[in-house]
Amino acid sequence: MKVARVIVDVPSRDTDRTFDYSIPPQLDGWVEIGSRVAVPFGGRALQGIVTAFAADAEVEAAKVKPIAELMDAMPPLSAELVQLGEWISKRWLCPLTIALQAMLPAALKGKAEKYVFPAIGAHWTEEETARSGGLLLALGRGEPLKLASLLQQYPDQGEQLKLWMRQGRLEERQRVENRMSVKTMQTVFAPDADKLRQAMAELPARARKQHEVLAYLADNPEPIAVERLAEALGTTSSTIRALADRGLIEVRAVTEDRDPYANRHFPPSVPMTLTPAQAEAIAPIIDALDSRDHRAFLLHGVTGSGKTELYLQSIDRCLSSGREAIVLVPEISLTPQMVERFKSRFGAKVAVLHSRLSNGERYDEWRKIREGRAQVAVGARSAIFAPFERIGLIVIDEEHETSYKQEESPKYHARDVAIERARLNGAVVVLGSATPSLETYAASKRGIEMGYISLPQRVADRPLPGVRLVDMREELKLGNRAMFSRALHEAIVSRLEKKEQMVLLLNRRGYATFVMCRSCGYTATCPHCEIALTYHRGAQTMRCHYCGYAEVEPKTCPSCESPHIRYFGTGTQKVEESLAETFPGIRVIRMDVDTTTEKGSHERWLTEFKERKADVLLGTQMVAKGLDFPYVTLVGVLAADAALRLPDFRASERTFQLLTQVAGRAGRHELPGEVIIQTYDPEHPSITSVQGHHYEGFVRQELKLRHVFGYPPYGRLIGVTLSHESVPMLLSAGQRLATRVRELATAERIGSDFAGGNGDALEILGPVASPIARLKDRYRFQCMVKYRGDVDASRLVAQALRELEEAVKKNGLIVSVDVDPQMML
DNA sequence: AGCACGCCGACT
DNA sequence: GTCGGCGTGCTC
Repeated sequence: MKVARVIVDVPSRDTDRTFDYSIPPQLDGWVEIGSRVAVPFGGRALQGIVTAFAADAEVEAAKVKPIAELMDAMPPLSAELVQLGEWISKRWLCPLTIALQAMLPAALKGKAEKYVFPAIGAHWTEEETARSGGLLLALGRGEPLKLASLLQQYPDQGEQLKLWMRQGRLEERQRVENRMSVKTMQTVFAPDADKLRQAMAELPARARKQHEVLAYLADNPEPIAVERLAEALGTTSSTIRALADRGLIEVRAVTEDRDPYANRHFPPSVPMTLTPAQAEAIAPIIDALDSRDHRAFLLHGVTGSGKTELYLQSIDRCLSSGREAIVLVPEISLTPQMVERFKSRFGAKVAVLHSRLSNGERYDEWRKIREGRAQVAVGARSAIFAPFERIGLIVIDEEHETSYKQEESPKYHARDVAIERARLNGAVVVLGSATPSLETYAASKRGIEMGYISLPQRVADRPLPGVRLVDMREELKLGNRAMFSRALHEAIVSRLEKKEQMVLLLNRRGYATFVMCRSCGYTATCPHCEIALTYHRGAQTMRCHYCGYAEVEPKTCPSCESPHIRYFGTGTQKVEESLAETFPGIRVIRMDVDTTTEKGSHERWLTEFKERKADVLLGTQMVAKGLDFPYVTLVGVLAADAALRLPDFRASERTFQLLTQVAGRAGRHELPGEVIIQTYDPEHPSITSVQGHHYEGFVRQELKLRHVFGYPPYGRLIGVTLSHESVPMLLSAGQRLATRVRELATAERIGSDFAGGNGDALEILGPVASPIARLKDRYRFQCMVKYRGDVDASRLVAQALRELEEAVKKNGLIVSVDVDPQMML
C-alpha cells in the first residue's frame, strides 16, 4: 500500500519523525512532496507536510489512516525546500516541523477548528430548547457550527454544550483551517473636541486617567491604536475600554491594507555605467552566474562604494538567464527608498517580504513568487525561503548584521541557509558589507569555499569622512561635565549655523539607565528578571527592557526612605532634553524603539528628516544603518564604549561595525563629512580602527584574540540555556548535561584539550548562571560547548539533551539550544 | 502539543 | 460509593 510520509505540526521531540498515511483515491496524483495536508492524529485533526512517499507503511496496515484533506491545489513547499528544511532541523537542532513552518507565510499556518452538530436521532425537550436561548435552534439548522463562535455567542451555555457532547447528543468534528486572518488593530476614534470637552465635564472627578485620555485625544484627534494610546499615557487598555463603555469614545477593529505599494509610482531606472573599480568587482560574479556553478563571494566595499548598483546588475544578468534572485536586507534597512531602487529597475517582477506587512499582504507577495509572477524577492531574513524553483542568485546586503540570525526556534542564520540553498540550486551567493563578520572574512581569505572581492573606494572618489576621537576623561578633567564634549558642542553649533544636518548615536534608550539611592546604594531592579530598570521620562516610569515590567518612579528610596534617589547613566530621552537645553531652538527627531512602535512611524521620521524638518536625527543603532541624507555633514557618537564591556566575545566586533556604519552616514554627497566619537577608552582597537577606516587592522588584531581563545571563526559554539524556577534543580540538570556531553566525547575519542585553533577537539564550559540570571521569574543557567569545526558536536549535544529530557521528564525544565549563537546574553 | 487512560482525595 | 485532580504515554 502506497503511503505518504507526513511531518505533523506538533513541535516536540517525540513527534519529530514522519507518520504514514494512505492516500485516498480522489487525491491520488495530487499529493506531492511539500503538500500541506490535514490528517487525523491521536483523536484530533492536524496540519502536516508530506516529505516523502513509500511503497509500504512502516507500521501495520490497520494503524494507517487516510489523509483527510489536501489543503492547497499547488503544494506550498517544493521538494527542494523540504530538503532545505531537513538540513536546517539537523543544523540547528530543532524539530523538522518548526523548520518547515518557518518557510510558510503565517496565513498558511493551519489550525484545527472544532465544529459541533446534532447526532443522528438526538432529541431535545421543549424545555431544554427554551433554556438554551436560541443555541439549539441554531444547531438544528443542520450545518455544523464552529465551537469557538458558539461559545462566544452563548457564553453561559458552555457547560450545557459539554454535557450534551458527553451524552453523545452533540457530535464534534475537527477541520484544519487556514489562518487567513486579516490583521486588525483595535483603534480609538475620538469625537470632535467640543464633544470631548463635554464628556470630560461629565466624567467623575476621580477618574483621573480617563480625563487624561480625553485631554490627549482633544489635542490629537487622529485615530490611534489602543495599545499605543495606553502606552503614551502610561495607563492600560482598561482605562480606554472604560471610556468606550461609557460611550464617550469609539473603539473599532481596523483592518490593515493589503498592497502596501499599490498607490506608489516607481520611476524606472536604467543600469548605471560602472566605474572601473565596480566593473572589475562585478566580473567574477557575472562569470559565476554564466557558468551556473555554485559560488559564494564576499563583496567587501566601504560605505558609499556603490554595492547596490552591483547587486542590481548581477540580478539583471541572473534574470536574463531565466533564473530568479533573492535579495536579503536587514529588516531595519528595508525602507521605501531601498524598495524603490529594486522596483524602479525590475518593476512588477519584484515581490517584497518583510515583517511589517500584514499576514494578508505577506501572503499575496508570497503567492506572486510561488505562482511565478515575480522573479526577484527582496526581503528580511525569512525571504531566504522565497518559494522560487530556479534560483540563480542570492544577495545578502550588510551580511554582518545580527538580525540575520533568528533568535527563536528555528534559530537559523540566513547567511548559512543562503549558502546551502545556493549549493542545492547551483546558484551564486554575494555577501556584501563594509564591515564583514569575521566568519565571512576569514572564509573568503581562505578562498576555498568563498571568493573575496574588494571595493575600497567610494564612488566619485568622495573622501571618507574624517574621524576625531574625543577622550571624555580629559573633558572631565577640564571641568566639562556635560554630555557633549567641547569639540562636539562646537561642531553642532557650526552645523546649526550652516543649516546642515547631524546624526547623533547613543546606543541606549530611555532616560536614565539605572536608578540608585545615594544613601543606601539601593538600585531599582526588575522583580522578575534581575535586570536594572531604566527610567523613562515621559511616562515617569521605570521599565524592564527585557520583559516589559513597569513601575512608577519612586519619590523616596523604597529601601531606606531617603529622598536622595538619583538617576545615573544617559539614554536617548535625556540627550534629547539636554540638546534642547544646550542649543535653544534645535529641532530633534528621536528614533528608538519607544518612538517607532507604530506602523510606518519609522518611515515618517526619516521622511521628515530628509525634508530637513529637523536638524538632528538622534537615536539608537537604528540611525546607523543604511541611511543616506545629502545634508548630513556631522555624525556624533556620544558614548562609543557603551557596548564594549558586554560579556560577549563579539562586543569589539559589534562596536567596530556600529561605529564604522554610523560614520559612513556623513558626507555621502557633495558636502564633506565629519565624525566625532566620544569615548572613555580612546586606545581601544575597536575605536582607533574606526578613525583610520582601518578594517584590516582591526580584524587582524581581533582574529588573533579569537584564535587564542578558540572562538569563531577558529572554533564553533553551541550554547544550551536551561531555565527553571528552582536553582538547585537547574544546577543538577546542567551538571548532568555537561558530564554527559563530556562522556560522549570521550567515548568517541574526541580529545578535551581544545584551546585555541590548534588544539584538538571539544570542551564544555559551565553550567554557570547566565548573564541574565533570571528572566520572567525563571532562573537561567547555561553551558557552552566549544569545539573545532570538524567535530560533529551537535550530534553529541542532541543525544545528551535527549537523555536529559528523558531523565527529567516534565518537571518544568525548559531547555533551549543555540547552535552558533550570535548573542551570548 | 493535546487527549485518553489511570490511580488517589473531598463530596453527594 | 463518585467526581475529578493531573502524572504518564501515545499519536500513523
